[in-house]
Amino acid sequence: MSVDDAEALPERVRRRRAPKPHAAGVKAVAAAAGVSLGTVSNVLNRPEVVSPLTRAKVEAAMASLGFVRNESARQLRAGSSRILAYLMLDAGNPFFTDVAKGVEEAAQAAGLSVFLCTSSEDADREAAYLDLLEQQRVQGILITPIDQNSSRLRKLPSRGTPVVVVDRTLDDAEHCSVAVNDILGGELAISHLLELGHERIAYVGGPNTIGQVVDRREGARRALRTAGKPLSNLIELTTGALTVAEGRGAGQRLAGLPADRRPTAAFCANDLLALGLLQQCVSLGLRVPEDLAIVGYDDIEFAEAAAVPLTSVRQPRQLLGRTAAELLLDESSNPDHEHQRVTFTPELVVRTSTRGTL
Amino acid sequence: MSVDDAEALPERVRRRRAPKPHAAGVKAVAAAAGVSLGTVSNVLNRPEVVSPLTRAKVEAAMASLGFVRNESARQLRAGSSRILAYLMLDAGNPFFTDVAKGVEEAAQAAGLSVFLCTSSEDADREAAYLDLLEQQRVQGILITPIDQNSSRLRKLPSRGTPVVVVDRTLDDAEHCSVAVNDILGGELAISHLLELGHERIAYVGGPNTIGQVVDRREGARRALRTAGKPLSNLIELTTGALTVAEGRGAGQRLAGLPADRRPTAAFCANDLLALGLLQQCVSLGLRVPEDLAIVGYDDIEFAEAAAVPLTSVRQPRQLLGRTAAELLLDESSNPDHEHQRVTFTPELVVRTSTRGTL
DNA sequence: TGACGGGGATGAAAGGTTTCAAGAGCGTCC
DNA sequence: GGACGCTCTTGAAACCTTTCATCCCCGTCA
Repeated sequence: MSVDDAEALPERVRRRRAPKPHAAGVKAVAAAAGVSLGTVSNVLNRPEVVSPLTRAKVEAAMASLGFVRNESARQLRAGSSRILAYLMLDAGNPFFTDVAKGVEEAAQAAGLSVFLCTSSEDADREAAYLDLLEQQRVQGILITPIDQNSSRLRKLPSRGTPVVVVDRTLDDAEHCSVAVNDILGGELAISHLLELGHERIAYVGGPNTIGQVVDRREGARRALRTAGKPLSNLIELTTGALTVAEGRGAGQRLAGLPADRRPTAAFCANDLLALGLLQQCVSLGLRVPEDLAIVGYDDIEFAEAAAVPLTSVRQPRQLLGRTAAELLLDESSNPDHEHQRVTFTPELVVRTSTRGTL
Repeated sequence: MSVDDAEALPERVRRRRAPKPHAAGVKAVAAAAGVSLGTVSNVLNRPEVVSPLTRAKVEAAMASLGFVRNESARQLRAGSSRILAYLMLDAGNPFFTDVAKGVEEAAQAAGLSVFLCTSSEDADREAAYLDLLEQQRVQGILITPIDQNSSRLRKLPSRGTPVVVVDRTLDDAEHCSVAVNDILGGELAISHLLELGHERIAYVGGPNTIGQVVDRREGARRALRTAGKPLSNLIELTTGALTVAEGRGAGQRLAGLPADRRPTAAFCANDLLALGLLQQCVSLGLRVPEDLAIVGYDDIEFAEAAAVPLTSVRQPRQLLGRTAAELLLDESSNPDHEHQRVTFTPELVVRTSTRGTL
C-alpha cells in the first residue's frame, strides 16, 4: 500500500493535449528576453512605464518568436472588447452598406473595429448572431432588426451588452435608436404622386414583418386620408423580400393587369424593389412614367443611374450609421448615459420616373 | 515596525475591481442547480452524457440566471473558434457582397458564423484587420487583398491561421486561392470592342496597386496585340478608387476631350466605374453607345438596370465565395489538405451599352 | 551615513471555461 | 454476498493574459 506499484502505471504519460504548432505566449517571450512575464505585459499595454532598453529587448523577442497576442485571454482577464458589431438586414442592399460606412467612420475615430453581420432578413439567423455576439462580449451591437419584438433584443442591454437600433424606432426604454421618419417618407411619396394626378397607386413591399414596410405603407395611407381619397386607391402588392428579384416579380404581376385596372403609379418600399419593378415593366413594354410612375425609397447611388432615373425618398445613410455608433460609444463609456430616440427627416428627390423629362 | 500602523491604511479596501452587473458564470449555475461545475459544462457541450433530470435542472438554472456563455473563456480553453472572417475590399460594391453571400452559405452549412470586415481599399486598415483577426484566433480568413505582398498575409498561415485569397491568385505556396481569370476577362472585353470596329479605347481603372486593375489592363493589351494593333490605342484613365464617384470623374475627363481625340469606347475595371462613367457622359450629352461604347466588369445586378444596360464581364460571384469558404474549411479540418489555386472563367455579357438597340 | 523617494521590474492571483482521470451509486451476475 | 460493470457526476488542472502589491536598486537630501 505504502509502496507505489511500479507496474501499475507503465506508460502513464502526462501529455494533456498536443498543442498547436508552437504558439509563443507572453511566457515564452519573457524567457527569450530575459525578463518577467509582467514586463512583457507592460510592453504590450503600458509601454511608457518600461525602460527603453528593456522594451527593445522584449520587442525583439516578440518579433523573432512571432508572438501574437491571444485576444481571448486578454479579453477574459481585462473584461473588455474593442469590437463593435453591426447586424444588418441585407448586406446586398447598398443602403445598409452606406450605413455601415458611417459606423466604421465613428468607430475608427474611437479606436474600435467593426464586424459586420447579415441576417439576410431571416429571423433565425438574426437570433443566432445576437447570441453569438453576446457570447463574444462585444462592446456593443448596432442592429437593424427584422424581429423587433425579439425577447433577445430586449434582454441584451440588461445583461450588459448595449444595443442601438438603427433605421427603426423601438418603443422601449432599453435602447437608443436612430431612425428616419418612415411614416413621413411614405406621405411624401404618395403626396407627390397625388399631386401629379395619380388615382390608383400600388404599394409594393413585404414581408409585413419588417417594420419599414409597415411604416411606409402607413404613411402612404395617411397621405390618401389627408387628400380625402379612399384607402382602396392603394393597391397592395406584397413581396417576399426587399430585393431586385422580388421587384421584378411584382412588375410581372403589375404588367399583367388589364390596363383599366392597372395602377398608374407604384410606390416601392425600397429602391431595390423599385429598380426590379422598373426593369421588368420597361422590358414588358410599359413606359415609365407615362404608363407607370415609380417612386422608390432610400435613394441609393444606383437609383439615379437607373434606366429611368428613379424618384426616391432619401435618407441620410452615413449620418444614420455615424450617429448610431456615437450613441453606442456614449452608452458604453459614459456612466450617466441617457437613452435617446433620434429621428431624422427624409427628403423626396424627384427624378424622371415620376416627373418625366422636363 | 512590527505593529501595523492603524492610521496609515484607514480605508484599505480589498476590492479588486467592481465586476460587471452580476454576470452569472457556470459556477453560479452549478450552485443554483445543485450540481458541479463540470456537469454544467457537460450540459453545454455534451448534453447526451448527462441524465435528462440533471440536464433539466441545469437548463432551468441557466434560464433563471440569464446565463450567457463567455466565449472568450471557452475559446481560450478549447483553443478553437467557430468563426470565419471575410475581409472585403469594399462593402459598397455589390460584387463583394454577393461573394459574401456565397461564403455565408458554405459557412452556415458547416455550422460556422461569418464576420464581414471591409478594408475600404486602404492598406493600413487591411493590415489592422488582419492583426485583429489573427489575435482573435478566428478559424480562418478569407480575403480579397489590396496589398497582396503584405508580409502579414504571408506569415499568417505559418502561424496557424489559414488564409484563402478570393478573386486574386497569389503565386505563393502558403495559400489557397479562388479567382476568375482577369486577364482573359480583359481580353474578352477588348476583343468585343475591336470587333465592333473601335480603334481608340480608354481603359478606366485604378489605383494600380490593386491586382484586378492591373490584370484586366494586361488582358486588354493582349487583345490589342493579338489583333495587331498598337498599344497606344489603349488610353489609360487612372482613377483613385473603384467607385461610382470616381467613374463620374473619369466621365468628366473623357467628355472634356475634343471629339477627334476622344476614345470611341471605354473599358472599365469594374461596374461601379462604368455606371458612374455612363451617368456622367450621358448627362454631358454623349450618346451611349453611338459616341461612346462602354464595357464594365463584374456584371453586378445593377448593370442590367442601368440607364443604358451595361455590357459587362460576368464572374460567378457566389460560387467564388462558396468555393473559397469550402477550401478554407477543408484546410482547417483536413490534416492532409493541399493548397489549391482554383480559377474560374469569366463570360462576356453583351448589352446595349456596346451593341446599341437591336 | 542613513532615511527617503521614485523609477522599474517582479510574480502570484484572478478571470470563466473545458477537460479528463477518478469517484460514486447502483443493478447484475456468479 | 461480493465482485464487476455501467452510467453519471465530480473537482482540480490548464488555457494565456492582465493586474497590482511588493520589491529592488540607486541617487538624493539632511
